[in-house]
Amino acid sequence: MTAKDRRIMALSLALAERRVIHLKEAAALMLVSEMTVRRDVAENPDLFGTLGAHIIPAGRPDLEATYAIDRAAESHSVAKRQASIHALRYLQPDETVFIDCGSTLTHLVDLIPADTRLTVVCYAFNTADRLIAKPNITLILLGGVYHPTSASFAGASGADTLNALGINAAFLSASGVDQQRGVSCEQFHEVPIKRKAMQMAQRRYLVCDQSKIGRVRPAHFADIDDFDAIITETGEMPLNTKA
Amino acid sequence: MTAKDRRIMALSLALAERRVIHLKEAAALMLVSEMTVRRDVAENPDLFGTLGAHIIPAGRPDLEATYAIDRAAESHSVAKRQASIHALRYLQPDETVFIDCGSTLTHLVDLIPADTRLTVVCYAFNTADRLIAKPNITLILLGGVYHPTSASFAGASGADTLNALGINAAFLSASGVDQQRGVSCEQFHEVPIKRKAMQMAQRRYLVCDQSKIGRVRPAHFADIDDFDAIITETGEMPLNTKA
DNA sequence: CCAGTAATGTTATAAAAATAACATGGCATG
DNA sequence: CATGCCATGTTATTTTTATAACATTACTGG
Repeated sequence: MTAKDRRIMALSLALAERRVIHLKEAAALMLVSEMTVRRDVAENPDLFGTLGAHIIPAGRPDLEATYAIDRAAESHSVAKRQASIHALRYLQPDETVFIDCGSTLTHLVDLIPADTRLTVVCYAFNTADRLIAKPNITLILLGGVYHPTSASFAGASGADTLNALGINAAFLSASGVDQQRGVSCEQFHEVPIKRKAMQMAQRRYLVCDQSKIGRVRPAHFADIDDFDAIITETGEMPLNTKA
Repeated sequence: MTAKDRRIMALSLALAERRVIHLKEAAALMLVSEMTVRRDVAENPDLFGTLGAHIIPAGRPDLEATYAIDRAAESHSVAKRQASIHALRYLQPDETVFIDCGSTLTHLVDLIPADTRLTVVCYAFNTADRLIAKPNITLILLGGVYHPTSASFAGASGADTLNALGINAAFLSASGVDQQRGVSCEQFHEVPIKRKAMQMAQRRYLVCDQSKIGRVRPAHFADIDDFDAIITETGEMPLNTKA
């Protein structure tokens, strides 16, 4: 193994520990010039990326890929966040809540204040990721096979786990909400979990932006009046005509 | 809401979509000067962090906290990685493997080539995190309650899920390996999963650095000769005297 | 052991980013 | 409707970072 290989090795090792390392620091650490580290990094784009003079591990598409800048507008993210702000009112401290997958509810998670104590049940990776960062949250993740399309896990054991939980409120997402044809999403594997979560919860809230209203998507999972309220960017519409 | 609040909002929103945004880009996006964005960011350290001129979301301690630089040495990470390099030989493409929690095996995951097709069963968050980034991996995560100390999930359903899986090889970690007193770890909640995984697997490998040899930790989960091999930084020692 | 090449370092220069100081302009309040 | 503060912008200056060109050293194969 050449000195260079050893260096590359050491750098990716250091990067596995910390997640960023400054060029200057790396150079000092390896006892070589900054220029050498620059070259090492440039020669191994599959291993390293940079953000200015900071070296980061590669394979973090999130930190590299330059998304179209107005994807935000297309994806209604302002509406989604606004809806989540309204939904936040229904999130009581010290309760146990279910949070569905989907980008709308990641906003809700972001909005949970750092000092709120809560037990959260979820089955989406990105949701879990954000919750782990919050110190006062007890997290229960429903496992299973990972589905990249919705960044969520699905499997029989998920619904089983739900059976053993007492859930105060369930926050559901949907990509289609139609008066006649009910509430639907894209992925069939989400359906059993959504259903079970709704069944177990004392209160059920549907959180989505208005663009979903009137749409019908392939996987039906509930009727409109199964929910206590539908929460969108314009506020909440109480329902629960059944109960 | 003042214009400033709206800006802060928009920025954190943009940051929720992408995970980095360049100062200059942010300024252009909000139609204000770079200086204003700088000030916005500086005034909200709970919301934003920076890496050079790149704005990143706060609450990513990994990207901010400056660890003691030689924690790497203390934690034997060179030895761990070396052990993982040896362990990699036992990882056959297209198999289903179980990967235990712990920092040793995160190295193993990092070392899996991008083109290797594999089904991986795990129950640690950091392991799952790395696996999700790899396109050719089918990931099965065992869910349950999250335990921050080991970044892993534990619960009855985890062991249940394992029952339904055919596992070719199990890669286990340990923090204590003693000839008489067997193999042990720190956390009791890991024990049922480790045991079940070993039981289900065709082949069992213990991967750890030599500093663990001779140590005994609180939670016993196996005997030495339950393993087909113990793999450390110096290579593998075949065992399986039982079978 | 020598040529030739790869690896590394050095320096110079250009570009980008960070900081500080000051200027402007709005807008809330008495 | 003036006063003063807050938010923002502008400019100048320093520091960092990036790039390129060239110098040196180390290593390899004959």
